[in-house]
Amino acid sequence: MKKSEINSSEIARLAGVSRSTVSRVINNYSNVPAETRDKVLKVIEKYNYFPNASAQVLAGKRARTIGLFLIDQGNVSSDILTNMLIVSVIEHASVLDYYVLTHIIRNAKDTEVIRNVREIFYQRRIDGGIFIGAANREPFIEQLIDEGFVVGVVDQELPDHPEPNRIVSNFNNDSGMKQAVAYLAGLGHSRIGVVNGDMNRLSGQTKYEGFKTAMRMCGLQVNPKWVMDGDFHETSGYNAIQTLLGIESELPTAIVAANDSVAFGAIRAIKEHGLLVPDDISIIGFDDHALSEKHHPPLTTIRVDFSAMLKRMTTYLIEKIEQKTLTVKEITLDCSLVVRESCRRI
Amino acid sequence: MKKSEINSSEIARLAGVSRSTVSRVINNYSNVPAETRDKVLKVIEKYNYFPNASAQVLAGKRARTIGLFLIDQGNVSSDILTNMLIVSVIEHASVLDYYVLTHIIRNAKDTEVIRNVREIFYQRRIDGGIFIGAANREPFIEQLIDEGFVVGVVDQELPDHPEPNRIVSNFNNDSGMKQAVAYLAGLGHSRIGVVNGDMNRLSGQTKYEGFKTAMRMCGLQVNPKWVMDGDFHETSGYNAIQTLLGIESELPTAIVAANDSVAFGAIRAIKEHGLLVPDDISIIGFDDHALSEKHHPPLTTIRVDFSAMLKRMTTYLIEKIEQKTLTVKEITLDCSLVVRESCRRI
DNA sequence: CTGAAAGCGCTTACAG
DNA sequence: CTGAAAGCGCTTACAG
Repeated sequence: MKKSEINSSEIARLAGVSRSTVSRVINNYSNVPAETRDKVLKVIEKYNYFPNASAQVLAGKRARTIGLFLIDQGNVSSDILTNMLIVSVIEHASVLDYYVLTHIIRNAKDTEVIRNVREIFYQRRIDGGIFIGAANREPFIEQLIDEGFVVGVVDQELPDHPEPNRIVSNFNNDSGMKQAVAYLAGLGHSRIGVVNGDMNRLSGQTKYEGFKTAMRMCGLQVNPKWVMDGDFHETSGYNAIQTLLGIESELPTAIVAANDSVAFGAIRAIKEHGLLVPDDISIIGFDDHALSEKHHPPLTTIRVDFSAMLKRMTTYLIEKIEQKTLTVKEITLDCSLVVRESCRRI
Repeated sequence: MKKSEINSSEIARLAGVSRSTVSRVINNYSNVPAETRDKVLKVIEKYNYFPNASAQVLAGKRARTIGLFLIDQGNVSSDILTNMLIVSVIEHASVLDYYVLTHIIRNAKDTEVIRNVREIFYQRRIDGGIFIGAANREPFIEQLIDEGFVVGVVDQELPDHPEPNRIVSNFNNDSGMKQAVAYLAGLGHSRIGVVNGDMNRLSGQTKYEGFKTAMRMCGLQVNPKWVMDGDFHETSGYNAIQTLLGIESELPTAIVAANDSVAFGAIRAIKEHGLLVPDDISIIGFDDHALSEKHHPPLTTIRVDFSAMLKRMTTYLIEKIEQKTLTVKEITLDCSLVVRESCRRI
């Protein structure tokens, strides 16, 4: 019933050695004879002793904890992707014997919120942190990096002279967009629109840039009326298409969505207008969201492996914390077209 | 570029007071004159000082961190419900200024895994923990409670003489099952089957018990051939119905599924056999999963508010940690029928 | 190979 | 109202 209050002195006493030796055993020092070692381990085992983490950290060891910061004003909780991200980080950190402290940032512009995030680093609760969903070059993250904390940022630009404590990871959005446009062009589309993502995010920018480049390379014109704003959320796709269908008489035959959520929203709006996908308008997404395959119609999209990305990010971040891989600065993962049923030949 | 290394001595020196006073200011002691307080706060603010968390904990303060333990052998990552649970806990802990250390337990029977979980408590990384997905009376959790740690367990029986450091939360599964059966009976069904959940879990047991009681109260017979095993996962629903449709010539007109995932699997199997829901067989689920509304057909189910449950669990757990609500032992939430299109009148 | 001792950065009785 | 000092439970040079 009583909480264990045994400490290293007690273990030392019971094993007939000094606390120094107990510590050496726990930390696997090589200069402890097997016999002493076994004797101590036996006592540790018997009394269910685990060293107090705070004392260890205070004495100079790492917290063996990383922070996972999810920036999303919306409904993080209902997004199946978010879940995969969280679980990927936790599981891969766990393999390296690290813990994950997850924090949700609803408003990255609120100074009180920023203060809380900074506090977690300054309090030394974590050895480093991963940020997901941040604006490109988000100032408070730049500051943390500047202050020397080990930080990994997903979907972020690498500066010209990157600090050794910064890691950045991205998908090859340019390639993805080129594949999307090439596929549509191959199906005979030339009237292609786009619903953009959040342009404060690097991926929002690179996807749109990729789209424009791809259109040019396919010899196609970008019609400004078919370039629509969005923010990576379902609703923005819905709203964009609502507006388009409400105003424009000239419609595109295909639309590239900044991600699958946006594509879902777009399709919903199209259906509400009594039109069909892909019969009236073809839609291609980006991400290959867990629901895309089961969507009606099954969504043609650009597949991206978030789980692999977060695994690598987590691994490299921890290696950086432990001063191993000093050279890794950037992680880039490819993406590839998955053909389903939301685009048709015309 | 350099990591902040300022500490309370430094702040004390800069403010012209002692470390004791700095500590008193930080901890909001009442016996510090406003003037001194302001002077110290100014320096703290200026130098961006945050007390080292490990030192605070070692000196006797709480870690202000709770553990969230998710037990799931399967694909935690693809379950949208899990995400909501994690986010609910994190956000409500955050309101109370607590952090959440999330841990995934793939195999609650593996001694090494159990050791890791126990370690987190013994290391004093957390002040308490919440377990989700555990078997009823899972021994290692019982042990932690026995050892005096503050623990909340979702979907768990309350023992006869509950310890003050235990909280348990459940949905009123009995009521839910009665509503489900009553609804089906009202639609004219008398041939009602059930796909059970994991019978090691309390909810697996209570749902089945509720089902049997409800059938009796409606004057209906439980046909043992229509009582199928499951484990709360989609696949088990699929397998159960595959077997049923493969073997039995006499079929039920309606099936109650232990949860919505099981219902999805059941419907998938029914469709594969060329039958229709609800035309050939009616299906009712349990949970009101985020996808149930969008399912084809939209799933009739028993709605349950996981987010509210986890919010209350988190709040009470932290209050227990802080020795406030000493009386709360059990949280029970009601559930209610949501009629959609997966059940028909016969 | 091993112990005594200093030190990590706090908090909190204690004394004044 | 405030400071000096002890103590939290570890780790790690240092000396032997």
